Amino acid sequence: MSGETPAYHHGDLPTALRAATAELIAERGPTGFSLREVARRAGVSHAAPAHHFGDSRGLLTSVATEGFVQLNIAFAEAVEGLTDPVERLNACGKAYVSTAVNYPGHFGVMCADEIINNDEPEFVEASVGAYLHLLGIMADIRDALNPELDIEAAATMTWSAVHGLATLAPGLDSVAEKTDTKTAPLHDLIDQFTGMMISGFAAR
Amino acid sequence: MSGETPAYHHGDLPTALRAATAELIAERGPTGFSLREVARRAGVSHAAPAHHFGDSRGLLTSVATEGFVQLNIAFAEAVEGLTDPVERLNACGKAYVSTAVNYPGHFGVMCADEIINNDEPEFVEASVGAYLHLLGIMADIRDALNPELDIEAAATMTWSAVHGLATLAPGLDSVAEKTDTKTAPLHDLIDQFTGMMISGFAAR
DNA sequence: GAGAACAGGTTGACAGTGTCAAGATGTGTC
DNA sequence: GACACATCTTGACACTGTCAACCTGTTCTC
Repeated sequence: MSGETPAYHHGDLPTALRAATAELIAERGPTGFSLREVARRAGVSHAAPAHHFGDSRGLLTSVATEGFVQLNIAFAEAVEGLTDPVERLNACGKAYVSTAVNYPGHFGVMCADEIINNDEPEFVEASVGAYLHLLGIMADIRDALNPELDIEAAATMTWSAVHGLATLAPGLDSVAEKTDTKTAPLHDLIDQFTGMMISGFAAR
Repeated sequence: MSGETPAYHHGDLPTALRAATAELIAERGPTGFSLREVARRAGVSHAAPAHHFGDSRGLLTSVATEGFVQLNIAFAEAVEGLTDPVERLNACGKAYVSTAVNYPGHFGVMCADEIINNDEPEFVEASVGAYLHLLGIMADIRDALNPELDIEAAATMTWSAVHGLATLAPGLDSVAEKTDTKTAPLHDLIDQFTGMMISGFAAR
């Protein structure tokens, strides 16, 4: 009555399972994921998840999709009110890394093609949507700064840069400790990063 | 007599196990790794690996270490005969991505902190060595182009950029297909990438 | 050279895992 | 009230990592 879903025995088991999965992966990484442990944390039997997601790949795919949906929301919020494409690119770069850091469990499976069904329609829609958002910004940058810009190459490089940063971010402090060096704040790195990318895209 | 190792029952089981592990991870990703499957491929019983590596983390750590050793070799070969630090950075960027693409099994565990013992001395030596190599090039770039360059931030960004590219490289074609776009050759992307980074590092 | 010490590898057991089939229980419909 | 169905449980199976015990060949010592 109150919600959209009929609220059967559990209430909203799919959501609870996704949350437990993200929590578990955030703790132990994708290899530490266990379907039975997730079921345990959600308070149901070990075979319950299968009725909603088929197998473990289905559940992980659902979590990855949720992550991309969240990324799209973060992108939309980040560019709100910004008209300058350069500012929008910078804002999206920060939104990407922020999402990765704030949702480590989701981020851990979003680009893990070996363990998810990356041809599932909902996943394709969400992930392609995020890429197209970036591509759109690149097109605006091309129109504003450099008509000869290869926007697809530029988008790939930008995605790689922020993705690499988001991936290595958790281990940066550890490296700094071992090499007796220091790490710049993540926020500053992204500013420098996007600044350099923009200069590179503009000057051609 | 002939080799360094005495060549017991198997010959050189540790090497065979590392090779089988890299092969398996290249096929199925880190989550598809199985100690028993590795033992099977090496033609030994399921408990044999434990005598050389303790547990599965030990074996994976050994593979990751081997990957960083290989990366250091690739770095050394890449910069051979090059005096210009800018050329050396470009060469190392290509060497990094080439190593990742040519040794996907190793690359899959090199930065997977959750499944390896990243404080094991041999691993630390090999991984820190690679980072210090990059840091050394950055110091040369600073001396040659821009005395105010923050070489640690620059090294972190460069590593992130090529790491992101290496990570996403296998999936780029898939994305291009879904979005009906095209992908530039990996080699060209690295050239553009390092070119932009250098411009950014120099102009400040 | 005989026997001890030991590295290298096997076998068997245990708890934990993913998945499947079957059954139980609640929910809605006619 | 009876049927259909979605939701979840129970039990089973083969597989996994790890541990202890055992076997076998090599090397060292006296």
